[in-house]
Amino acid sequence: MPETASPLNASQLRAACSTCNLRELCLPLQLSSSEMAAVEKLVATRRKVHRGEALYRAGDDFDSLYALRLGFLKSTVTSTDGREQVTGFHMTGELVGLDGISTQKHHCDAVALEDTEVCVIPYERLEHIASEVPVLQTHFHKVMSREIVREHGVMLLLGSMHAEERLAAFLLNLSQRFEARGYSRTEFVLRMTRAEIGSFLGLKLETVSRALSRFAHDGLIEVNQKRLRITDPDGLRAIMSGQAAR
Amino acid sequence: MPETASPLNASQLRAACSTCNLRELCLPLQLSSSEMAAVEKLVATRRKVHRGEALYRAGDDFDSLYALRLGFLKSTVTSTDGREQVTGFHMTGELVGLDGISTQKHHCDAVALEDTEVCVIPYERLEHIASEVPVLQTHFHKVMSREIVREHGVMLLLGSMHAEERLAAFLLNLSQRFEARGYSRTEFVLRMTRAEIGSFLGLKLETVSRALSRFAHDGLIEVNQKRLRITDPDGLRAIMSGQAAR
DNA sequence: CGTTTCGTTGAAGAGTGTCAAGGCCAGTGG
DNA sequence: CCACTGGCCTTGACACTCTTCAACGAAACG
Repeated sequence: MPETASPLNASQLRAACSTCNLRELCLPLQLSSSEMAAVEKLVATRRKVHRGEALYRAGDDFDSLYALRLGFLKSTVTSTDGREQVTGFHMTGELVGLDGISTQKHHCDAVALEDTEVCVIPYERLEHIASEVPVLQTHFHKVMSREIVREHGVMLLLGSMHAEERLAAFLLNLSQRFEARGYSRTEFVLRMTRAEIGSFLGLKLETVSRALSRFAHDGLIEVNQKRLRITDPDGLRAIMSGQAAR
Repeated sequence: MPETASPLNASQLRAACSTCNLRELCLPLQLSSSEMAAVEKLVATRRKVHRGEALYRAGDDFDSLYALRLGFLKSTVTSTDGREQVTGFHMTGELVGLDGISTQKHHCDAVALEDTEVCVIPYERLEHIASEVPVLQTHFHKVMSREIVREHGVMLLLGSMHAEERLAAFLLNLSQRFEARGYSRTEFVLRMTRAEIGSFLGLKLETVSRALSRFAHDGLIEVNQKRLRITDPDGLRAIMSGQAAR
């Protein structure tokens, strides 16, 4: 079992938000230089998390949020009787750890699916600075709200869509997020296993595998292990909307 | 189709948080009198929503949050192809509308399941006062985070539990929330239809009905239409955890 | 009191899960 | 460099849960 990465890491650096090319994703777009100076005080350090290690685990004390600089994470919750559910996959520029604010303890695990680097944002400092920089406060609230909206979408998916519809929606969502980060929207590498996709989508890994095979057979995608290419996005969209010829 | 309740309502009153007996649920517990005075400025008015009417609908402009004073609401999201999913049921003391912050538009419908009264909290005012009253800001962030955690729980339920496990978890959750509000934890009225329960749990109404009948047959509950009594909460807990004798 | 909405139950069928076997691939150690 | 290993993925056959369709009964509403 991978352990939580050590909190004191040789690779801790002073961060520099003003020069970070992710700030459009992770921070307000328009900041005056004095506001930016305040925001720079936010990020204490960076931290590296190796593939398979946890950024934090359920039950850990919460004291920081993390802005994903590089890499790929999954979040999982585990029920008292041991069921595990992937609640999300996180890409560059996204903020993780929001679940910890409510009780000062993390409620889920965040595990790196590839070597990952995050900016550590001490939460008390964020609250303090947010109360002085309104645009930051507003942005932070929007980030939390967006997470709530995202989860509504997942509930819709889990509650009312069939296996192939879920998978199509998932692939299109990944595609769109890769595109927003400047990568190809048609060709990318799945960082997660079939089992992890299945857990996220409320399906078994065999069902995921079969659905991928069927999409490939129908000419919607090409898939080779983790390598994926979307050849017919409109076809996927049709499937997602339940308009599929079956 | 029920329409959005008119924004200008005869029953709008000046609110008074300091004397509201819900403030332990909806607002920070410990406020100095000057802080309380600031918070009182938060709530502009109250608003009544009749059974079947909407407090807001997806696409409506967002400008306020709502603290539920009295009544019962459901939130629903609808996909582009018309699928509807209940994302939550809201009881007295809970805050709704958080989904609207992200884009200044509501992303879901909030519909009253019984005659309901809410305190209207203009969001700009909340942001302003929160930046001056740290305990309020902290509390607000916790409320949003708690919503995220709650949704993780729903994802776990939808993604990895069977029909009867879902329903048992749902009944126990309701029970606990009624108890927290001073009502009986063993006997209560379901404000929603079987179809709405089913939508929330990712099941068809017939499945909900059958599961309820089976629980009743097995002596876990007594059920008469919307009236429900939990006679064996431990039995329900066992079912929820998948330890059910089948 | 009629009409409509809501709830219950049965039978049949579809969609996923379960179980099992085998293939592919990357990493490891001889 | 190659064989070995273990993790990951694919595919088939079968079982089972849940949905679908349908009919009926009960409660709520005007």
